[in-house]
Amino acid sequence: MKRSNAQRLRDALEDDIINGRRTPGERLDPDALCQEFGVSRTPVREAIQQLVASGLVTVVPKRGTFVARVGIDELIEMFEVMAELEGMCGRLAARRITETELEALRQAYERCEAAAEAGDTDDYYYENEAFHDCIYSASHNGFLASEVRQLKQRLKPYRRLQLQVRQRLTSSLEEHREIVAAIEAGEAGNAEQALREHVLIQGERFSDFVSSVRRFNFL
Amino acid sequence: MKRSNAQRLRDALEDDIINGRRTPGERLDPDALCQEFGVSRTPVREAIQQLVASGLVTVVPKRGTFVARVGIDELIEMFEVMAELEGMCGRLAARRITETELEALRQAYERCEAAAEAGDTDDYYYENEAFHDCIYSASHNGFLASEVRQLKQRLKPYRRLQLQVRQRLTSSLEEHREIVAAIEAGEAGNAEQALREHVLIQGERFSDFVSSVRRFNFL
DNA sequence: TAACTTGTTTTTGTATGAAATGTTTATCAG
DNA sequence: CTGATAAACATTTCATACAAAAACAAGTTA
Repeated sequence: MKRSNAQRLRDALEDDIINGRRTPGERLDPDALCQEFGVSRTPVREAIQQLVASGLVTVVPKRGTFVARVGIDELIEMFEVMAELEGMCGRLAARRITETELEALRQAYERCEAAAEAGDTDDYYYENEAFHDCIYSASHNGFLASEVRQLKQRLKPYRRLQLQVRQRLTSSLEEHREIVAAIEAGEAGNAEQALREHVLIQGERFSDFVSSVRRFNFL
Repeated sequence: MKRSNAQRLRDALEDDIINGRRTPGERLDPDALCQEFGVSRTPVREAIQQLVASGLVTVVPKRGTFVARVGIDELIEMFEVMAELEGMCGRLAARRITETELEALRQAYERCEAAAEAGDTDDYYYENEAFHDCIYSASHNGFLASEVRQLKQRLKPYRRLQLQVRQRLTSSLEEHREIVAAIEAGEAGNAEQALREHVLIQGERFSDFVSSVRRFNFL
């Protein structure tokens, strides 16, 4: 299937934003994008509208369009919701996970372990993502899973600043272990709580971090 | 502030869909909309895209665009998430509500009561909405509040079929009473549970209802 | 200096035609 | 009647042109 220009543009911009090649607050000049991608204003407009809908971009009327800059308080609010939804995924997964899904989860955990032992934070970031994704799927609530993924997407531009906190990596892995144990045992309440705290801690560490170093121009 | 044609169109369509003037599965013909609103294809396209983003409309490529028809299983999934989020609002509200907000909540409850005594289901529907909205605001998590509102919006086309269940109205009111009591007392856990169940019951009643009368062409 | 005016530039919203792409329908051979 | 093929049709996507609204800049006046 062939993707339209607008789609490709949307994906490219999304990728740029998520991976920090375009930082929050940065201006997106429509005309520049037209030239850059060799298309007319229509598809650019469309792509931008989609990004606005997903919360990654904001347009200030008659001033211009910018990569969304999420304030620290809203960021905390978002983490609060993220924690709740992840916790819910854990609770449901503990009840509903299948044997094959459980096996996949164990393997994802082991890959996290390997990355942690190797001290490869980039790889850990990636495997961590896969680990959580296993849990989303195992919740057997597709709507929930897609909402969580979208919210995670929206938080990603700010995630680069995480996990760099000292010792966070090993304790994160330990939390993963507990989460797997709770889900394996079918302990819904424990799984929910473990996951919720796992995310909340990230949020807290995160806000500690950013409030200590506010020199980043985009916060 | 002056709203654009696309905006007005979007609002009009949204209103039509939410209030059942356009039922799920119904076709939306772009050309017809152009004529109906006396505008060109561009703003129509834009409005439709926004509605797609909010989940109220789906476009099947090269087949046409339709009012979103949410399957019964996805509907249940959405209720599951709705219950969780409302519960979360209740939990936070129990901790964070201010005195004036609490007063507003009590008054909202009383208006529900009045509508219930009068047996006016339309009015109850409206006041019920206001009641829940008080709780969203009182959670003091603006992001959470807006997400819940959006999800509720998305469920609205199917809500017409609710609360018509016998006796649901009085038990709903009783549940409201418990919710207010828990929030007043600052009992976060109780508020969360009461609200979650309040919503889940709606969901269950709802799915009971629709699975008994599947003659509705849009389910 | 501050406010006001005016002219210019940007941004936004809209219309419209044309090309690309996929779907449906009609036709016809087997 | 069945299935393939082609013609007709619908839709989606895109480019381009134009108009209106707001921001901006500069010069003017009080």
